[in-house]
Amino acid sequence: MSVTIKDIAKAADVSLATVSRVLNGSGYVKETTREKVHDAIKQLHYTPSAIARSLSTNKTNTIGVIIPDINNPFFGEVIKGITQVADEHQLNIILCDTDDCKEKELKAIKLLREQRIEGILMTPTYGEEAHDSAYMSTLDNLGIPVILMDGHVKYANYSGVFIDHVQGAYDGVEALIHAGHEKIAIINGRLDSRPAKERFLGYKKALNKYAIPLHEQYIFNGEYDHERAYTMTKKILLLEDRPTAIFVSNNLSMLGCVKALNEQSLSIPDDMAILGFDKVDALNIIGMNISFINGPTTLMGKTGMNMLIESLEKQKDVHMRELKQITLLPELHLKGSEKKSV
Amino acid sequence: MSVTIKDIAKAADVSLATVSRVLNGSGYVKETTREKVHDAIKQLHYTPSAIARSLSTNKTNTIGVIIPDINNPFFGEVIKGITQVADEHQLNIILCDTDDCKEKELKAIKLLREQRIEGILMTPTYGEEAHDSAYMSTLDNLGIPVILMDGHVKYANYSGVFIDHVQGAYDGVEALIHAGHEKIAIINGRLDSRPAKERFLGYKKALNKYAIPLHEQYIFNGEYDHERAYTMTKKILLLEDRPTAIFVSNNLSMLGCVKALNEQSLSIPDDMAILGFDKVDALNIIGMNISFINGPTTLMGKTGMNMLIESLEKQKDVHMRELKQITLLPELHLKGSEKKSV
DNA sequence: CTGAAAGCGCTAACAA
DNA sequence: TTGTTAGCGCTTTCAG
Repeated sequence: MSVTIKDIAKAADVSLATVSRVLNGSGYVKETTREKVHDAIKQLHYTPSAIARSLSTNKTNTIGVIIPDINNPFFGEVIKGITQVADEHQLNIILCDTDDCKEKELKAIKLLREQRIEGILMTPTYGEEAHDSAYMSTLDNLGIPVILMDGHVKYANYSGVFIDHVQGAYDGVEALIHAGHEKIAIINGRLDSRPAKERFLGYKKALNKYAIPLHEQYIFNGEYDHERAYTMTKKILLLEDRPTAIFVSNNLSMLGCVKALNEQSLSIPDDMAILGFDKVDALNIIGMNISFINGPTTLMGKTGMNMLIESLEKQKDVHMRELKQITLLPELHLKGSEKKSV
Repeated sequence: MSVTIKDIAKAADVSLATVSRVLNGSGYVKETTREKVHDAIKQLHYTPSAIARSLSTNKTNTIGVIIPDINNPFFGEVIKGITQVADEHQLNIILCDTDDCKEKELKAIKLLREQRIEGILMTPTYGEEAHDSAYMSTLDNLGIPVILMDGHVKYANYSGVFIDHVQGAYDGVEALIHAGHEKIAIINGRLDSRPAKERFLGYKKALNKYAIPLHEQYIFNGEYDHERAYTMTKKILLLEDRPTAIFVSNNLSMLGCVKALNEQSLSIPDDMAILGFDKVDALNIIGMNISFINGPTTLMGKTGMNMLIESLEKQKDVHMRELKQITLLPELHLKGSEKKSV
């Protein structure tokens, strides 16, 4: 079917081994021979088969990346970071989107194993209850390096890059407090997800630090999506002792919150101060000036990829599993919306 | 290194062929034998090697997807459509992001060829000037089916799914006209890209149909990004004979335009009617009610994938290249912003 | 500097 | 119903 190294050998009147040598730049090849081979390659439109090469060398130079949702700009940026480093190291990546669904995640892992990828970089499905023993067992028996990116896998310690959601949330809420807020509501995700749990913790720590009591009616845990955030915001606006600020702990939720405020023509921050976690580019660009805590997305991707490359190399030397965890600090971007109206 | 079919054969005390048979469900295998083999597979945590299988069968069941920017939600949706169909047909996909850069695109094609993918689904780099003869030649010599998705490759006819930007723009602008607008500005991309050219054409056709003269000062062609759109919008707002509506022909541009309007506290549509091409989810959700023409993204992905699968099958039968082009119509979503203030 | 040949893990005739 | 064997395209000793 397609042209092979054999055809090239024939055309250039050399042996297979010689063609292979010029292809890989390995071993000695006379200059004129090299040229003959190159000519044949051009002539015949030859492209080496990564498949055959992989089988022969037992290396694929490919790593698997598993993330919950490509369409979330957060992960879009993470991917940019990953591919950047991968490109520099001539590593191919196979990208798998799990739709935040455990079954798809397991399927992806299976696929990647079949493809004989050399390592995995992943953000596991968020819900921790999803991590049963079968799940953990596949992860443990992978036999290749796994680097986590900001996800949480119950009962296990894996190497990875993590974001300090606690500190991020703390810093943000503290900024609200410094600006004079005391009645601060929170719209949060499910507490069995690491990010939601930690962000909530940061919120509580900040309030606690400044001796502000926690009001149950200001706390809204749920799912990270805009519909719920919309409903929650409307409830918040109806509270008797209405908060002066809302900490919206997720980018998707932010949209629902802003929608609710818009509907009642409440302006940010004059009628309600808003602090977000993870940025919403569109809202920033159009000038809504919502203050937000921003996870280091691209950096996380780069760091994760570098860690993976490192453990790929280590793997050769010794036969041990090393645990390494790097924590990245989110940045606080104050855009004026943390302020309290005067 | 990793466990192979041979280990399984040994463990189950059968031949390689038998293991292969139970793996593929091909040929006859006695029930008890099958079980023995399955047991061995479980025991040894065996995962078949797609690499070896591909080499042997000369099939990879993998197709390449090349798009300019994963982070653009437009393509995010396209990808969802593609993967959905691919999943149904058990096809793997290798996703390549070109950053809208010709070099990366060529590199991606090379990579995919090496991986022996069976077909390509792509949105080529937009700028047509990028399509020189070398580029065209690699595309032509691919030897596998290529399906285009809404891109334009100069001087060549490829099969693909296309969006009728002309009609989409026409419908949208017509809606503005019906609502009473005559002074309609356009913020557009580079005219050497197919979408920009066609959207511009639709704009002109609509004006022409209703005998509205074209005003040069209302026409802003440039690049599809929010900074330029911002600048353009500010210029539009300074025009002596200020338009009453703006057709913003791209989702990125929309952000810059809205920013400029916000800065001057101009409300949509009372102070300025706005029509967009391609939706901006965030703005919709928060309730900005911008009217827009929406390209059928997911549908395009699905259709493209289906076309590719079809030509993959056809390829076996006869040895001919069939040209097939499907055009999808964008939908007009009127959200009130097409109206003229009273 | 170059060639011959074994082998990577699997499939697919062909025999048995 | 099962086993034997010849490749798939390439790399890599080991000889020459």
